[in-house]
Amino acid sequence: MAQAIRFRQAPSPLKASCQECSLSNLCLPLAIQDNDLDSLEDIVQQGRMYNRGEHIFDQSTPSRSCFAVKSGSVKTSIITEGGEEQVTGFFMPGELVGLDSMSGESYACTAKALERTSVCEFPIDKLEELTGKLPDLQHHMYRLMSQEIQNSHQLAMLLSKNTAEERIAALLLSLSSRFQRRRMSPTNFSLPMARNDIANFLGLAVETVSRVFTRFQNQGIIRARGREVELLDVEALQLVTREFSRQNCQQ
Amino acid sequence: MAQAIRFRQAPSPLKASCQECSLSNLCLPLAIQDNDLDSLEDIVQQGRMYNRGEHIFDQSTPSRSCFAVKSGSVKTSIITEGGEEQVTGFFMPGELVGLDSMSGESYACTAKALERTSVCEFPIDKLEELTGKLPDLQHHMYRLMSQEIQNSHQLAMLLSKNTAEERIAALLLSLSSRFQRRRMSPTNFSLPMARNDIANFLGLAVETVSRVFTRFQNQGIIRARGREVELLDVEALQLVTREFSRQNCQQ
DNA sequence: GTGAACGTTTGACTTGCATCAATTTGGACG
DNA sequence: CGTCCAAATTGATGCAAGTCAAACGTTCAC
Repeated sequence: MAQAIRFRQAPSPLKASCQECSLSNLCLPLAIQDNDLDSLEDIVQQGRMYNRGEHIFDQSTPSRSCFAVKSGSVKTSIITEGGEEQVTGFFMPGELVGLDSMSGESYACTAKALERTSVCEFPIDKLEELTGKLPDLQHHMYRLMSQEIQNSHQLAMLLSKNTAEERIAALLLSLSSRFQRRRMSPTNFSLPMARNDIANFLGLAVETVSRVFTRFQNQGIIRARGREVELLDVEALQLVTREFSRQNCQQ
Repeated sequence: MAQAIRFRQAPSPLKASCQECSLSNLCLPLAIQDNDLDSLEDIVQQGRMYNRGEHIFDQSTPSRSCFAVKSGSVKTSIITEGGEEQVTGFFMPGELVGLDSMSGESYACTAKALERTSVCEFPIDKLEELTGKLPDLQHHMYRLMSQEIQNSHQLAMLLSKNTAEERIAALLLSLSSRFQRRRMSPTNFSLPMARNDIANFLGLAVETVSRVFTRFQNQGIIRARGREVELLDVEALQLVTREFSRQNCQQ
């Protein structure tokens, strides 16, 4: 299907076709008028495919681009001097990776493909130049970065105030709504990341993640077999994430 | 001193003079050419003074501006549905508050003056318009927002991986370097925030914060009397923050 | 197919920090 | 100057989640 389109349009291999992309309503094109799409297509580069585990960019190397996930999924993480890893985010198709590295010098994190993944690449300097000309695009960039800050604050909140169960419920619900945005099942999906990554992201031990999954399963809230997950009772999950906010409401 | 300048220049009361501001090398003006300073001054409004505890803006109200701290200090926090508060940041003179609310709709957090505080106000729509015209300013905005994301990731990291001592040492060092940037003593300053705010920010109980302060004091690393703090052994503090990254280095 | 390497799960034990409770300090104000 | 209330400290106790250890599943190379 994607191939059929490629043959019909026959674009240069390095140039992406935002017009034809099924993610255009989630990605940068959503911000701009159809007749400005050309200028976005002028700067975007069709990135290559990455296999599971391959790095898209590395922390501390010169930052040149940010990336939109086209298919597959990506995790970002920062590494401390001591070699500790902290997962800072998971990115799914339509989402933009590398907004924390727009300061121009070097990448603030490492981005790694969690599965076979393709991306579109936006060179930062050209993107900046273009946003100077297209106010709507600029507005959208501010919006995305703003949102990234908010997400990160939410994460900080989750990490500092919530129990293991609350954190995991929140992650499952976040993934669910992101699958839904892409018109996929919000209750039946396969986790792109390993338990280890979940644990790291949520500031937990792997063992704890595993235990919570089985606890949820025993309560009939989810069904999990490896990375395949089914949310059986979304309301119960939502209840878990909010529970902590009420004062000691027993039972 | 500030008054003398105000009388000499006699600007309109609502217009700030970035030219004369002692923070211009920390704040937005640092990004732009002298001859473009006028256009920045055209949009900036001299905000009023806020007393301790006053709100500069409130979460969920329509967001119109972001603010540069001129004097005093500000804390930002988000409130959950359940009424829980999570402190998301502390802002000192020269720093920009509200970058997480550039999405345009409404403020993502509440900003509160920690002491008697004055700010400069930048209306978001005018700022966006201006950044479209001044590439250097736009670049700087991206840079600031990018950095805000990085800070927030660092915080998440601190919250998920570090002990109480490590978190507090990191905060003290962060404050120290921010005082130094303003050419104030990096070892002898007074905390703008209460223990409670520190605890909330770092995801700890107040009691734990208090205990760590006394422990540090007994070890001769700091001297603290109320909000007055003296860092007696900066290297020891740096050691504390890094300690966790080495594998079980006993002692 | 077989083994090696890795990811996941489960159990037993330990611990850092929260929680509860009580006291002390300090600032605001009549 | 004493009163009042909020902030800070200190001590005693309990628990959620980390750590250690071992078994089990899955993937992949050869």
